[in-house]
Amino acid sequence: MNQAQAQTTDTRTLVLDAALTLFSDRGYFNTSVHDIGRASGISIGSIYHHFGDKEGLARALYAGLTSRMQQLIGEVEHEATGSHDQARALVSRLFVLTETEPRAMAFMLYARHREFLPDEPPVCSSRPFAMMRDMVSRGMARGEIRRMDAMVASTCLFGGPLRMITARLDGILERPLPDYLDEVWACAWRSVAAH
Amino acid sequence: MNQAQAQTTDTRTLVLDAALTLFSDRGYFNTSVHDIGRASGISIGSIYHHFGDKEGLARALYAGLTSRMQQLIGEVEHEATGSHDQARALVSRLFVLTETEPRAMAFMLYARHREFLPDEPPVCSSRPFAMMRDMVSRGMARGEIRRMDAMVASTCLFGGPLRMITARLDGILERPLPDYLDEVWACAWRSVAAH
DNA sequence: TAAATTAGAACGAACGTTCGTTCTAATTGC
DNA sequence: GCAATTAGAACGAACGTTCGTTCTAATTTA
Repeated sequence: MNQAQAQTTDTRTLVLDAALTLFSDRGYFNTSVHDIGRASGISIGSIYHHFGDKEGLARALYAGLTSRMQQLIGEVEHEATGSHDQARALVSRLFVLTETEPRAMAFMLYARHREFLPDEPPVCSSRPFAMMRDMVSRGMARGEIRRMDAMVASTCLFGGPLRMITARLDGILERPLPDYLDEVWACAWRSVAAH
Repeated sequence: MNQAQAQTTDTRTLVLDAALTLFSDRGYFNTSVHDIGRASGISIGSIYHHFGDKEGLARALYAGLTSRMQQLIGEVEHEATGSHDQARALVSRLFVLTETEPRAMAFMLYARHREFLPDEPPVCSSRPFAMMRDMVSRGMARGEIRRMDAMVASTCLFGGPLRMITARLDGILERPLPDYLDEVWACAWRSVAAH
């Protein structure tokens, strides 16, 4: 990578970082492009050069985070075998991620993308969520998970954990999420386990 | 109620209805006060006379819906006895309400209030959610629900059903929610039931 | 190697538009 | 006739975006 490319990467990263912080702190509509410029130390012109428009910036952020999430699920699927272990590992990783990168998690799970990215499908339709549903379907085929509507099963299995995450992001949970993992997972698995 | 008061009520209702529709369709920030005036047939001046400012309008909407929700939970608590029956009745009512008044439900559960009502606590801290947690705590004291962190228990019990509601609002569920009630409730209760 | 040329990244003042809000006049109900 | 309500034109601040320019590094030419 030559110096120009490195600089481009730096600039984009600086802008995306600032945007993530501001978007998840105050929301997309309470953040102006000027705010992002100020916070990142990058000029307005440069931001528009790299991202086209404000929506393009949000799109880039969303795409980056979605692909990271996809990767995380992929890793979990390879590290563990069996739906129980895979799903538990996934919840564990998500809990840790919420503590280490709350802003990323907030933007992924919590932001109302439809309001500022009209062309994106809802988060629940995105690749990562589809992968979670597949994980559950395989568990059902294998007899680990009770036979039922696949959508219902994955909603019940991950619904509790995901709400714990949003509760934590809302600041109404005192202790870090991993402290609750065992208790939450026991409930979640019990709700769909075959035996 | 004299005619003036009746007219005031009408005006407020017209405005609140239009605001609810627009807010839940496009979001608070994609809706201008002029849009609300046009949609309701009420003038800008009148809207500002009744609600003070745009935020006051959102606050009135939020307060009205919160109190309706509170009332609904209160009714359920009186109609049924035992945490199991109460919680199941509540989920059932919420599923029906989502079908009959999706916009109200979307505004309550789905909107990011913090972004436009900076002084309101997060939804999860609101009265209705506190009542749901109390319902679970009583069930635990009574031995119906497994002993565990109260927050975890209520999140696990209602997490699945609430996510089903948001899935339905996102349009990724084909059939009406009540069709899924038995299956969803079985999972939810299993996750926290004592025996 | 030194100078000339090119590519594109960065800059920020300026623009047009939109939005929330205010203001004054008109209307209504008692 | 008086207070409350409605009306909608007008206002000003803030926003997303554009554009002419400068700067910097890479490439070509001699």
